[in-house]
Amino acid sequence: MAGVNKVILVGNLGADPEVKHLEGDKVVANLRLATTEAYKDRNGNRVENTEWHDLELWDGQAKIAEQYLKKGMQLYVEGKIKSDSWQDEQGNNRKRVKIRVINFTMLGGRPEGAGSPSQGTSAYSGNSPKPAAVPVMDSPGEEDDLPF
Amino acid sequence: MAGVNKVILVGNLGADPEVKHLEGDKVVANLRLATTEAYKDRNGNRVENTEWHDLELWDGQAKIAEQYLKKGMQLYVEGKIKSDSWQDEQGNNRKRVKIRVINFTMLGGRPEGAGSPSQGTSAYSGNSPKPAAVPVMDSPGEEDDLPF
Amino acid sequence: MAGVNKVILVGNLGADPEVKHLEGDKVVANLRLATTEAYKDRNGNRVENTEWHDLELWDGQAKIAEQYLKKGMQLYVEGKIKSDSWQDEQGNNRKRVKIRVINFTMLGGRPEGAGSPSQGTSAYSGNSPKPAAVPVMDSPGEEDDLPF
Amino acid sequence: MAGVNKVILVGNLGADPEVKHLEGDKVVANLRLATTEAYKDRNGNRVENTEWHDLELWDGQAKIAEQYLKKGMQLYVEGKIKSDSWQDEQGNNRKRVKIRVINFTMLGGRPEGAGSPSQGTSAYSGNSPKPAAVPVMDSPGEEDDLPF
DNA sequence: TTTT
DNA sequence: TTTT
Repeated sequence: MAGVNKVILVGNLGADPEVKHLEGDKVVANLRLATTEAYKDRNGNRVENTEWHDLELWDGQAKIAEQYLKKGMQLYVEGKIKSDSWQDEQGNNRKRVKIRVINFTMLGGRPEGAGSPSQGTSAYSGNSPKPAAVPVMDSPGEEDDLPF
Repeated sequence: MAGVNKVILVGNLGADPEVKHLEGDKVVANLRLATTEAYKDRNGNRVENTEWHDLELWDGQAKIAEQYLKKGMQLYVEGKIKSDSWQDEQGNNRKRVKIRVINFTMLGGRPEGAGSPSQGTSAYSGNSPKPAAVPVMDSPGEEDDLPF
Repeated sequence: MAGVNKVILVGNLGADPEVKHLEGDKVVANLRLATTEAYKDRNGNRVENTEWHDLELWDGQAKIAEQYLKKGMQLYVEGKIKSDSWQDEQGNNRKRVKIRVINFTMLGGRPEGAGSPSQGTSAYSGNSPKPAAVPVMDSPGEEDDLPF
Repeated sequence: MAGVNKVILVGNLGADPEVKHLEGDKVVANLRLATTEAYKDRNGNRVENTEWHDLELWDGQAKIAEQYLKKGMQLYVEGKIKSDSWQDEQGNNRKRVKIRVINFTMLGGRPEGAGSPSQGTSAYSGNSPKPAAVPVMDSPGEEDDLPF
């Protein structure tokens, strides 16, 4: 029976995208996204808890990621859980979980950028030219061309 | 900054819950949930793809799971991704991803059960007495008492 | 900046679909879906609260709705909020909110149907032949053909 | 049977919150949130479509809204659809749909604010002191105290 | 108007 | 009425 496997994340990129251009025009981008929750423990102390997610984007989305996404940016991500299973050298069953991104959008990104130089570093300064103009990318069909 | 880490699943249980009663009244239940997607590949053949999810429920929810959930049942689940990291005996970094359940509800479960015997097996026949009456369980606060 | 407008519902149909075949092969189906939440008030009394939603499906989804959906069935629905605004005869601004369905799947629907007669009524008995086999319908692109 | 009624929005506030302090310490805040989707029509022209949502927050969340939210800010919102029904003076059945907010978080909010003056206007400049530090507010239980 |  |  048809099921539902949906993930919704809002978090920040821990690094620039890692992009691989494969044969046959395929492109894959891998992202590390941190989602942080803050709460008070029973003693009233503020606790922060960060979860790191491995995201995988393909083709059109991967190209957008390569072009616009930078370490530190805040993203909204919708995707699904996908796991790879294999046996390691010791013969142990191994499993790795990734989020296959269905669509995403950049958040915040107040560009105004008066006087914001293009630093040598790739870290996101919130001042890149119009990153927020990248629309949500929906994966089925339309994902293969850049949306502008 | 506050983030969002949300998972929404609709799928079927691959087995009865595994429940552990810990010291100090803590209870934990582990579930295996299958979400299946069906689509047609480029040749028009129907393909089915099943993803297995490890769910973890605590305390009040774990008790409800223990009492009502059976292999085969269809569930709606809302939760968040949580990973455990450790080093294995070979010193490799290992990571395991689970879904910490925030709330869930049983789906379908047409009880009427005309002629449905209580089989010796624990597999869900769709005829158990009123499973669908279990409400969505929200985890914060109210999760520790059975909701009926 | 690209936004997110997402609705996720699990509920029951209050009536059979109302389907209109428009010129140019367009088809639209309107559904009424009830989502019920149950909770205990401060006196410990069980309270039920039902919200009725107006759903709108187009083309391929509308045809599937016409063919398979029946009053009483339980659905998972994903969509977005869409409002129509107009002026009524008195010149008042009026607004109506609908859920534009992006995809849906039938839930439960234990087909086995031992002894379930095909009643003259259209109300769902939970015994119709394999409704649960209808996959989630995604709207972009593939929505115009029946998925089997 | 327990249902699901969930709304997830990412959008911008069209105005400052409207807050009412009621008797008995109750507080309610009303927000107008715009979610915009952009797509290309069949002629390849970029089209923008904005949906306006009426949000309602209570008590602790309302106080946070009153204190921190400003016109123009970008929010992530989770809530549920709630409708009020009544008869107008002409005896017509009327219905109004609101989003009852369950939790929300402010997005973006590049605080650093080099050279950003505190303008007399209340419009969000993206430079207010650390708005992004406000965590997601969950409504059940903990909602009545400010979370810091 | 559904469902429990 | 927001945002780009």
